[in-house]
This record gives sequence, structure tokens and C-alpha cells, in this order.
Amino acid sequence: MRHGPELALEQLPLLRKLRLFMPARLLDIATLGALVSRQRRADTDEVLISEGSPSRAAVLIHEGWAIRYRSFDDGRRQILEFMLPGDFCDPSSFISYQTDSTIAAISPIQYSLVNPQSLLDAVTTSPTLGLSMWWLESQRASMMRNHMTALGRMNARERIGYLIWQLTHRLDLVAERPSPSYRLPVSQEMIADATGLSVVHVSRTLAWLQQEGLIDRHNHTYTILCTDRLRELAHANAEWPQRLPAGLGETMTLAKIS
Amino acid sequence: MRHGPELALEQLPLLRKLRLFMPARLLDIATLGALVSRQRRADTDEVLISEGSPSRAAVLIHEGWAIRYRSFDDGRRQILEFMLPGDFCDPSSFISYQTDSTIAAISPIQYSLVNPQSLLDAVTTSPTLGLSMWWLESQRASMMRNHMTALGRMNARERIGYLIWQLTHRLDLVAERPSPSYRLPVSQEMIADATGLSVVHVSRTLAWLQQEGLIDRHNHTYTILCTDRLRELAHANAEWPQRLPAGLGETMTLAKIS
DNA sequence: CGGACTGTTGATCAAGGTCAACCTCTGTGG
DNA sequence: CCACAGAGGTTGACCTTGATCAACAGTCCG
Repeated sequence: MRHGPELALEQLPLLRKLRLFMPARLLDIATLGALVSRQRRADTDEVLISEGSPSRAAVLIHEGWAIRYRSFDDGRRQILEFMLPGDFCDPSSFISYQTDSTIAAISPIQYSLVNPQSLLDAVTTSPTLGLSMWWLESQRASMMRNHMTALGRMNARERIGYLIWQLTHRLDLVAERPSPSYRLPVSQEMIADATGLSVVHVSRTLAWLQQEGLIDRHNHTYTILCTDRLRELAHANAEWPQRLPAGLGETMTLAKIS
Repeated sequence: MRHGPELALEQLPLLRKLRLFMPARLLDIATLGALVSRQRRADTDEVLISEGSPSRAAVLIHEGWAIRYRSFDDGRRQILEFMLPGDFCDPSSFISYQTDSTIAAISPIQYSLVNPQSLLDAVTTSPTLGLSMWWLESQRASMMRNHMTALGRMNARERIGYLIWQLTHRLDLVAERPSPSYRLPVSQEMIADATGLSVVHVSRTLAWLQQEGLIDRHNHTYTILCTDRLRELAHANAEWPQRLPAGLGETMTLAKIS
């Protein structure tokens, strides 16, 4: 775990994302800054937090990707979520004395570990930041429900279509501007472990999606060729993630959402 | 939605559950009481919160069962979670202006709707209550991860075994004393929609579990006959849910968990 | 040049889905 | 008191999706 050159606060993907939800001038940048001090680096496959450890820190990704997964004794593995730049992992896990999942980098990453106390301080200091953190958490929870629905009730094509659609749209949130094409540092084995399929079937299904003209891919760059058809296949909601309706952010505070 | 005779605060399943986590004398009962005022009743199949509605309330169950689910246009449905007495549904959903799942009673229930403001007031007034709510939320999140893992990487026997194991253990938390046998107001169709299987296969799998001597069932009463074998089949963790190690509750406050 | 890792393709197999008949229980109305 | 309808559950026959096994190709890297 090396310390590297810090990313400037203004350029953090997290800030980019929060601005979609709340007008920049309402965001308490200084307080947010306290959370992202002590930036760290990790390389591909490095484990940040391991299953069973009593870790009491939440991970905040600035650059690169990580995954959170659970594994069985017999080798089976379920990837619970992909963690992208600007993602803040489930802070409720603070409170347990035993982590139930592993977080590992799947590309070189830059991140911060946030301890419960500093998060509490931050949200107490700045109500708008508290509201933002709450919003992040609600988006995360909604994403988990989507993922569960995909695992339980969708077939291979829908699941993989949904995964690509979702990752693309999450990357849009922290990109300069939306793009249908991104490099995803994700092997087919990871897609399999995230969607509950076998590696072989993932390969075939990707080939099918491509042949149908829904996506294109070279190396690890995936391009959505036909947004509408892919969204329909994936039963995805065009409105996701929920941005704030124009004007609402101006008046919204923790006291007013009731 | 009728109003019925209120349950006495002291007897609320939620309070029972919280006492497992925190010594009774540290719990601010009065503040908790503010959350459960205005108790309501609903009958089987009544919808409390419906998908797509802009509802800004969290549901707190006092008696009876509910489910949270998502449904597709084509009739497919995924049950995301069973809500039991003492359960408090995902309060992070406050913040979205569009609910993404439906909550419906599957037995006659008694419940409260908690609005964001009163929850905020409560956790601000009483730090120990805030900590408790955080703990509830972390247990809930961990349960969702278990469910996801089951859907993605377990076979029919494991999934259904896990479901029965989990429901039983959650009921233990709010019961007078643990029991291997409970009446679950759950049809096989619901088990199917929760586990991502077909109704027919649920029937066969339940028969198999019974024939193997793992469970017994009459009407809707399920009995775990061999805890160890069922737990092993379900890859369940005997330590779940995480109670507080003896003594720790005395010293634990929000300020000290870091 | 050789090995490890990732992805592709074909052949075969099994878990679980689908369809359909039937059974049991319960409530309802004649 | 019986007839009937409807819902939930069980069982059998057959089919499909996706798993498994195996061989092989491309790429990266020592």
C-alpha cells in the first residue's frame, strides 16, 4: 500500500457525482476534503479489506476499479458489486465486527479509507454533505436491488446486457461527458461471477450480443451500439441513477425532505 | 388502512431485537416511542408502498409479515426481502423521489410509517438510538448480500434451505426464546419468487429437504430437524446475525466505534 | 521459445423450466 | 348437506437453458 500523488479535490469523481445531485455551491468542499485525506494506492488484485477481518473502515475510490465479493470454500464466488471511481462502499459495514465480504482492486487504484468517526464528523458538520451521503447510499441500495432482480429473474442475455448497460451509465456519471464506449477492466470470469453464469456461457452470450448488433468490443473496450434495444433487453430504467429534478436542489435540505 | 389497538412499546419486536445489540438501560425508550406512534393495520395483500410512487416513508413492522418485491411487465417477479416483526425497511429509500419496489402485506399486519424527519430527530436526540439504527441497517445490508450470493451461486436445495434457515433465525431474534419451528405465512409461489426458481421446482425441492430429514412441514409450519446439516447445506453462518460481544455494549458509543 | 492466462468453440450433460393432469382444502351458495 | 369453484400444492413427461469437459487459439511476459 503505497502513498502516491494526491488527486486534487476538485477533480475527484466523487465530487463530480455529488454535483449531479446538489448544486456545487451548496456542497461543503472543505468538509468533504477531510474525508479524502490520506489517499492510498493499490495494484491489481491487491486486497483492501478481507472477509472475516474486523475492519472498521469504508473504502472510497478515486481512480481505478475494485470489486466486492463473497467466496465459498469450494471455489464458487459471487461478485456483489463493482466499485468505480467516485464510489463509496457501504458505510453501514462500519458497525459490524466481522466483515462479510472482500474488497479487492481489479486495476491499479487510488483510494481513501474513511473511518466512522471522520464520516460522522463530516455529516454532522455539513447537513448538505449528510444529505449527499444519504443519497449515495440510496443509489447503492437501489443498484443492489437491480442486481438481485437480475440474478433471480433474468436470463443470461438480459443479465449481461444489464451489467454492461449499468457499468456504462455509472461511468457516465463521473466522466467529462457521457460516452457509449468505455474500457472495462473486467475479465469474462468476473462477468461470470457477477452474473451467476459460467465463463463459457458468458463468452457465448457476449458473442450473441455482438452479433445482434447491440454491443461491440475489442480488447476490453465495450461499446453500446443500440441504446434503446439494449435498455429494453436489460429491463433497465432510463432514469437511473436518479438525478435531482432541476431547481429542487436549491431548496432541498435534510429538514425539508420529509 | 385501519387504526387498531396499539402494541405496548415494551412489547415491540423492534425493542426486543435492539436489546440483543445494546443493554436495555442504554436504549432511549421514549425517543424510540416517537417513531412508533400512529400504528396502522393492513390486511393480507394490501400494498403499503407501491413501485413508482414518490413515497417518502419507511415501514416499520410490529406484527405480521410483508414482502418487498420488484415486478416486470411480463409477470416475472423478484421478492427482494421478507419483512418480519421488528424489521425496519431501508430508510435510505427516503431520499429517492421514485420508489423502485413495492411493499405489500402477506398476512394481517400492524406497522408504523416513519417519516425522514422523525427518524432524523430521533437519532439526533439519542446517539445510542442512532447507533442502533445503524446496526439494523448493517444487518439488513448483510442479509441482502447473503440473498444475492444465494441467487447467483447456489443451487435450488441450497437456496431454499438457506431461506428457511434465515427466516427461522430472524424469528428467533424477536421470539420469547429460540424455536426450530415456526409458522411461515409464505406460499410456495413466494418461495419461488424469492429464490428465483419455478413453483414446481420449489415443491420438489421442499419434498427433497423433507425426505432427507432436514426439515418437516405441515400446513405452513416449518420445522428444522437437523440444524447442523441444514446450516451446512445452506452455507449459513451460525454467528448470524451478529450480536454484540458481551461487555462491549457497555462501552460502545458512536464516538468510540472508530 | 515456452508457459500462463484469457477467450473461443464444439460436444455432451444436467438442473431446472414448462405444460398438463390431478389432488386437497376451503369457502360459498343452492 | 352437498355441489362446485378456486387457490395452492404435487406429480409425471418432456424440453431448454446453461453447466461441464475438452481442445485450441491469441496474447502477454519471462
